[in-house]
Formats: sequence, structure tokens, C-alpha cells
Amino acid sequence: MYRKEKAVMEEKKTQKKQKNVSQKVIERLSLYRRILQEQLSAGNSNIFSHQLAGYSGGTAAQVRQDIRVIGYSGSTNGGYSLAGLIRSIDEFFGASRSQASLIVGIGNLGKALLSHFALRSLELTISAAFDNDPEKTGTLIEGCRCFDVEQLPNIAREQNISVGIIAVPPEAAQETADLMVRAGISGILNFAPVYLDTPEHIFVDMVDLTMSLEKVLYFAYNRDGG
Amino acid sequence: MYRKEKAVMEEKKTQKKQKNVSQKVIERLSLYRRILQEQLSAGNSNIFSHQLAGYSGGTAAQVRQDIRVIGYSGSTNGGYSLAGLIRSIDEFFGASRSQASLIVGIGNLGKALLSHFALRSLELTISAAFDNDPEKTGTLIEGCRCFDVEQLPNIAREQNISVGIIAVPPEAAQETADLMVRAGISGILNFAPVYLDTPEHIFVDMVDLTMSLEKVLYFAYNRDGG
DNA sequence: CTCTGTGAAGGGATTCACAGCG
DNA sequence: CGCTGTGAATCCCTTCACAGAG
Repeated sequence: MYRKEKAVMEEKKTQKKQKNVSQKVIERLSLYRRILQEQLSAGNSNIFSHQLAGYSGGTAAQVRQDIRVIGYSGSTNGGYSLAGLIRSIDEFFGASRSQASLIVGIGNLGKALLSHFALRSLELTISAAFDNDPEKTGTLIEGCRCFDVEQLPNIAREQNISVGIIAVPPEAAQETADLMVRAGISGILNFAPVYLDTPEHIFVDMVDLTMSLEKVLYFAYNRDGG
Repeated sequence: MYRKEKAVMEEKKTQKKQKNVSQKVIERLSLYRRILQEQLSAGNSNIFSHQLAGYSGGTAAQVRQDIRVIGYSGSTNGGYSLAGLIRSIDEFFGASRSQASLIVGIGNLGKALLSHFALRSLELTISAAFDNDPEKTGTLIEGCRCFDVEQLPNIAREQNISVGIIAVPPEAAQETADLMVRAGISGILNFAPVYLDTPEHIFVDMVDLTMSLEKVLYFAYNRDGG
């Protein structure tokens, strides 16, 4: 298969840059979108770049550069129209936001993710869950049907799902990824602390909880040269 | 207090760079450490930079640069000694790895985090959990005692805890952060989809699940210009 | 005036390329 | 030979600074 390791050696992580838009920009656009939505719900209609910067932890210049990427224009007096900017971000994201995803591994983390996305946003949805525990398969978790892992390929293709979330123990992560790849998935969100070996055309993002905590511990402990 | 928003405007995110060591490097060192440990458990004793790169998704040059930061040296024939490199990373991290942390919010995500860190690593530990639900306080979850949030300041100071994990609903995130700051915490790992307004000297890292999924959806959908 | 839009400058991080060593 | 260590080059991202518009 596509085992890297020794063989590939000096390979670059050609992490799908696609339209020359960096991951960082996409991340911030997603963040902006949520903030804009909140502002809209709060009854506002406009926002300035420096305000959006304040709410997102960036700078005004960066906000303007990001917005430039999606080709939206604000007005020089009123700043940006909340509704207009949201619509523009949505157009930029295209159909991607409305795609459903699936998850494998219904442990504590899997359940947490299911409830997270069931509660928030009606748009981002997990439409199928998988596990190999017979106790779980067939049940409904946070409104999401749980199937046996064996059914993943069929369901993924039937529902035309292109993103899979991995929330299984580390030992099972690579085989789960392999299964997803065979099932035609093209993006993986991996919560297992294992680097996944996948073909070039698969986009993989890893959320490493241990690493995150270790980082905070480091910077908290070594703060201000203390 | 330290409300930013409109007031501060053009403020930079002076995210504690401390000893000139970037967050990225710390993240990778944490990742390397885990890989090295696995290799050691697998009975190996040495590793080459290109192997470590393969297992971590980076390049050999980058691995060598990272290792340079911590001042470790390998040998030109055998590569790096697993035990030696692990020891060197540990020395670099100093006492930070052995610090305990606390968590607020024992919902699905909180439980998932508690079990994640209870299972893996005996070193990274969450030593106290907090919630405002009387049903939960007083109980033991994944071996961790759950207290009422009001007790946080006392316990944080008693046990000298410097890192807090936020796993509460978004509405409660800022007040939880404020409470942690008052309790003397210096690092926060935030899972709530809210940008936290905190004093300069606090290190904050945010894990935004919605953003992560949205990013994968975007790159999966718009892959290879498709 | 204050705000956006934008080319250009600046800073970091990654990669290159090669000296040196076993 | 193949590997590490390392300065230099490159690339990418962020920030600056100012023109232009209201």
C-alpha cells in the first residue's frame, strides 16, 4: 500500500493547499463566521476590522487580508456588513460546509463529539457513527444511528460522505484510516495520537489532546522566564 | 478588568514566546517524545532523523533543526539514541510535564478528557474536576474527584495547580477563565468555541472542534481542484 | 477624520546544501 | 557512502504604511 516510513524518506507534507489558500486562513474564516453570526444574533448589522480582530484574537490588518482572500469588500464608513460577509464566507466555503461526515469510535470522545455537533450548528452534522462493540451498534446516540464498522464502506458510498472522524484507540487508528480510504473518503479528522499514513490525495488533520495539554503546561510553567 | 475588544484594538497576540522557542517546536517535541517512547517499547534503541520524520509527518531537516533547539547531539553513524533523546526532551521540558492540571465542566467532553489522560501517560494528570451540577460534585469520575466550582480557588492554590482546562458550554467559558485567573492559574486549554479575554501573562491555547471539522470539510471537498 | 484595500516590508519557519565525521 | 550539524536561502505569513473613499 502506501506505507511511507523508511521508503519515502524525504517526502514533503504536501498537505493539500489546493487553491493557494492556506489552512490558517480557512481556520480563521471559520472562526470569523461564528463571531459574525453571534454579532448578527445580538442584533448588530455591521462590524469593523478592528472589532473582529478583538473578538478573534488577531490584528485588524490580518482580518482585512483574510477578507481580501474571499473577495469581499466592506464600506469605508460602516465597516463590513455582517450578513454580507457571512454570505461571502459561505460562498467561499461552497458546498463543503453542508457535507455530512461520519465517525468511528463511540467511546467517551466519540460521544462528546456527537453531542458537540448535535447541539451546535444545524449545518455541520455527523450522519453516521460506527463501532465494533455489538452493545453499541444498532442504538441511537445523540440522535445518530450507530452501525458496525463493517458497514462503513456501504454507508459512506450510499450517503456520499467524504469526511471521516477517527475517535478510536491508537492501536486501531491506522486500520480505521485505511478502511476510510478504501471507502472513498477524502478527508480525515484524527483524534488518535498516531500519525496516519495515507495516500497523497487524502487531507488529514490531527487533533492531539496530549500534545495540546503538554504545550500549555510548558508555556504556563516557563512563563515570563519563570 | 482586562477587557480587550474595542479598547485595545491594535493589540498583538503576544502569545508568550518565552525562551524564543516557538509553539510549533514544542508541539513537535511532544510528538517526537511519544514516538521515541513507542520505538523504545518496541525494542529499538536508535533512530535516524528521516525515520522520525516519517513517523511524525515532517522532514528530516526539520527534525534535525528541532533537535538542535534542545541541544542534543546524535552520532553520525547510529543516528539518535532513543533513551538519550527522550531524556534530553524531558530535561528541556523541565518540571512542566509533571505538573497536575484541573478541569472545569464534566459534560461529555470533560469525561472524555478525564478518561483520555487517565488511560494514557501516568505523567500528565488531571488532579481535580469541577462542575456546578450538584449531581456530579462529590463523585469520582475516571478516578478524579469532582468538586463544586466554588472550591476551585482553594484547591488550585492548595495543590499549586497552574493549568486549567475549560470544557464548559460557551456561555460559561469567559467567567470560568476569569475564575481560573483569579485562582492563580497561568495556562488555559480552552475547548469552548469562544475567544477568551485574559491578561497578558496567561498562556491560552484553544482547541476548536467546529473549526477543525470545517477545515477538513473544506480541504476534502476542494481537493485537487475538484 | 476614520475606515478599507493593498503593495511592500519584515519576521519566522522550513528547506536546502554542504562540511565534517565515522 | 550515509548520516548529523549548520549556516544560508527560500518560502510563507504577518504587519506596516499609506492611498483612496466617504
